[in-house]
Amino acid sequence: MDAAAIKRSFEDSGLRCTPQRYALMAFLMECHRHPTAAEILEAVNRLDPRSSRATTYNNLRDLVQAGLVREVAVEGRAARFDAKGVHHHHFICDHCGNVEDLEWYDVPRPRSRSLGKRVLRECELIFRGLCAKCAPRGASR
Amino acid sequence: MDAAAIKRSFEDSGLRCTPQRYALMAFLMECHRHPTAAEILEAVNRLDPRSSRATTYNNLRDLVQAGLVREVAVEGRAARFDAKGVHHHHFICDHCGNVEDLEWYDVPRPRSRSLGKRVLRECELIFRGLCAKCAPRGASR
DNA sequence: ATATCAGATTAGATATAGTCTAACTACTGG
DNA sequence: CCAGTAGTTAGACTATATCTAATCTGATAT
Repeated sequence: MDAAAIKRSFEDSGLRCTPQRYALMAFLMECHRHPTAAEILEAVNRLDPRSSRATTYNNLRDLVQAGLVREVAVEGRAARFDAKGVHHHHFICDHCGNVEDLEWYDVPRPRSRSLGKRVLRECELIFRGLCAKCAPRGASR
Repeated sequence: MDAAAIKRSFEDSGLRCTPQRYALMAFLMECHRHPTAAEILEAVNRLDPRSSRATTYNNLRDLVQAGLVREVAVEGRAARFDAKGVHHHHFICDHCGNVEDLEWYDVPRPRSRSLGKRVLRECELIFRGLCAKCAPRGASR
């Protein structure tokens, strides 16, 4: 489908379009969960050619730096990744740690006075609670 | 100062006020940075009595569960902690990973339709960019 | 087409962050 | 004073991520 788009976005960032990197990006774009690095590695390795752990982490780092992928740190768990396609907020489940997308809406920025000399790059909203799967069970707590 | 307040808040949560736990909380309350677990351990161990790594992590976990301390996960770095005093947002520096407080203001909640069956507990805003110390250097990038 | 070489990949070693275990200690209520 | 519960501890262990050094690849110029 948009293989060409992926290739172009790599080149725009000065990154070669290697099979491993392409497979990683294609997986992230079609994947509607927010996989961990380990899950990404496993998924890519079901295809051909395979990729190593180091390469997966290298590529994730490069793609995050290029602004093509977003990394979401989760307390006490492995980081999650997603392709920065449509703008969205994140919901993190207290119980299972899963990260889910929530419809985007604009967020008011802080007053520039309170920012001081800081340089603001982005601004994200994180919701916490119980996901649809964990809510019934967790209700007892 | 508010030693009694700390003691009371522990008891309200069903936690004993032990010297190690008290020292941890007192340090977090007077500390205006957002220290990592390792920094907290080191600070507490400059006093008497000392605390161990396991105890520090145990106490941090208990205090987070009790809602007295907040944990902030940072991509690729150790988690940061702060005493949940005044409500505030967080600014995370892309370059040095430091977490800083930003004046609190209300954030619009998502429409309940998009939440579905999820149970919302809290909602925090995370700003990213370069802190005042890193901004000048990072400006070149 | 082919040579070139910066950029990419790899396995495995290493580092870092956090958790677990099992023995021990210290409060608390009776 | 005793029993029971909660807390502490050192050190082993696990999980996550990074580094190293050797090797390979693919875009570019020839």
